[in-house]
Parts: sequence; C-alpha cells; structure tokens
Amino acid sequence: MHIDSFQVLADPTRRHVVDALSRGERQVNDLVAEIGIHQSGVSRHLRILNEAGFVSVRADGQRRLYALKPDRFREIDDWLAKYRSLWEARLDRFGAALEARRQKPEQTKEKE
Amino acid sequence: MHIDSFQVLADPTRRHVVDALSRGERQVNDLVAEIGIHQSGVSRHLRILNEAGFVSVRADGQRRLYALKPDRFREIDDWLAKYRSLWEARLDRFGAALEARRQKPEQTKEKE
DNA sequence: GATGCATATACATGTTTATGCATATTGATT
DNA sequence: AATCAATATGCATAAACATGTATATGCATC
Repeated sequence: MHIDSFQVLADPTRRHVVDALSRGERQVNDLVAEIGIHQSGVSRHLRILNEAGFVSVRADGQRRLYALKPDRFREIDDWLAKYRSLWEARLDRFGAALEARRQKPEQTKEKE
Repeated sequence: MHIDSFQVLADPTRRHVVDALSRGERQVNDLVAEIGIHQSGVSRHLRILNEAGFVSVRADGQRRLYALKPDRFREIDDWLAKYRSLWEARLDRFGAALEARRQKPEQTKEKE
C-alpha cells in the first residue's frame, strides 16, 4: 500500500516541509527559499510526501502547488491512541484496563 | 537533547518492540521470542529506545525489565496537534482518543 | 571460584537514503 | 519556434542504519 508513515517523517527536512505546508498551500520555490536545500532536493521530498499520501499537488500554470492531506496524519493519530492511555490513564477506563494488565513482579517504579 | 522521535520509530522492528511493551513490562528474552530477530538486535533496539526516552529499564536479578515511558509519546501527540485541525472539526482530543479506541480491536497492520 | 544464564557491545557487511550536480520535462511568453 | 521559468529526474557519493556472529559483562547458584 503506502510507504511507512514514520519512515517518511523520520527525515527532519521532510518535517520542515510539512511544517511549512501547515501554514497553507505552497509552491516548490517558496519551500526552497524557506528550507534552504537545493531545489532538486525539495522536489524529491515532495515526491516522497506525495507518494506517501501526506500532500496533494495541483498545477497552476508552470507552478505546482502542494498542500497537506489529512489521512496519513489521522493514521498516526490512530496509532498513537494505543499509547495515549500511558499518560491519560487516570482519565478513562481503557487506561485502567491496560494498567491492570501490566504484570508487575513488584511495584512498578520508574527511575533511571 | 534527545534523539529524534520519528527517527526512532521509523524502524518497524522498533515499533514492534514498542507494541509488545504496550501490553506490559517485558524482559529482553521475551521480546526476542515475540519479535523474531537475534537477541543482540533486540538489545540494541532497546538501547536506542531507552536513550531516546521511550522506555525505562529496571534490573530484576540478571534480567532487565523494560517498560514504556509516556513522555516521548506525549511529545508526538503535541506535534500532531498542529495538524489535527486538518481532519478534526469539533471533537476534542480526549473524545477523539475514545473514539479511536472504540473503533478497532486490532491495529498492528503497519509494517509492509 | 567455576559454571551457566541473561543481556550488552565490537566488528564486519549489505542496504538504504539524503544530497548536489547536471539534465530533462513542462508550461508560458514573445 | 526560441527562450525563459518552474519543477522533476538520473547519476554518483557519502553517511546512516539494521543485522548476525562472536565476544564480553553481570548476576546467580553451586
């Protein structure tokens, strides 16, 4: 299906692109200016983001306007839901259930 | 500060480890059995997860018990907040978490 | 203190990946 | 059609990374 979300977002430059796009649709050259790597690099990052479903493109003359698409972000949110009880445990009953399932040889104390 | 969250989670095996730990504290050998790579590999992944702050360790005799730590997950949640408006009309985060939990019993299909 | 079990690390290797440079493509303008 | 502007892609390179094998460390029990 799609490329792995986390692998796509693992690259800081790519996250920079995503961040820039969170402020609205942008054309490639604008991103080049904001991000500071070579144009070919930005294009390739956009290609990856597009193939991964993080962004959409539309042509406007010779320009290409990129914008964020929600689906993959929602997917990450779903993944995160499994772990949300780690810090929201006291608030919902799922967290309580998960807490109860923790096998503890004694009391779990967190330290380092 | 810490290593990059997304870079840490980019590796599918590492997410497998995290997933296993979401069901409770585990010792290294159990993870080796569940995950199916060599023990040295699991140890290295755990080292990375630990240094990144995703897990904690405590010694229990000769065993080392690893467990998830919430902070880095919360950090990802915060990052995601910037993009939640992409798909969220009205629901607040807690509501969304509950909703997501209710929808799917299985969520492990993430690594192809 | 010797032996055995659980976990960690050093080393070598094959693979992936981000990048710049050069070039190709596509669209606009004259 | 010629040229310029915006974007995409092939190639080469260097760095990062995951993995297995072998070995080391740490703990426990005899």
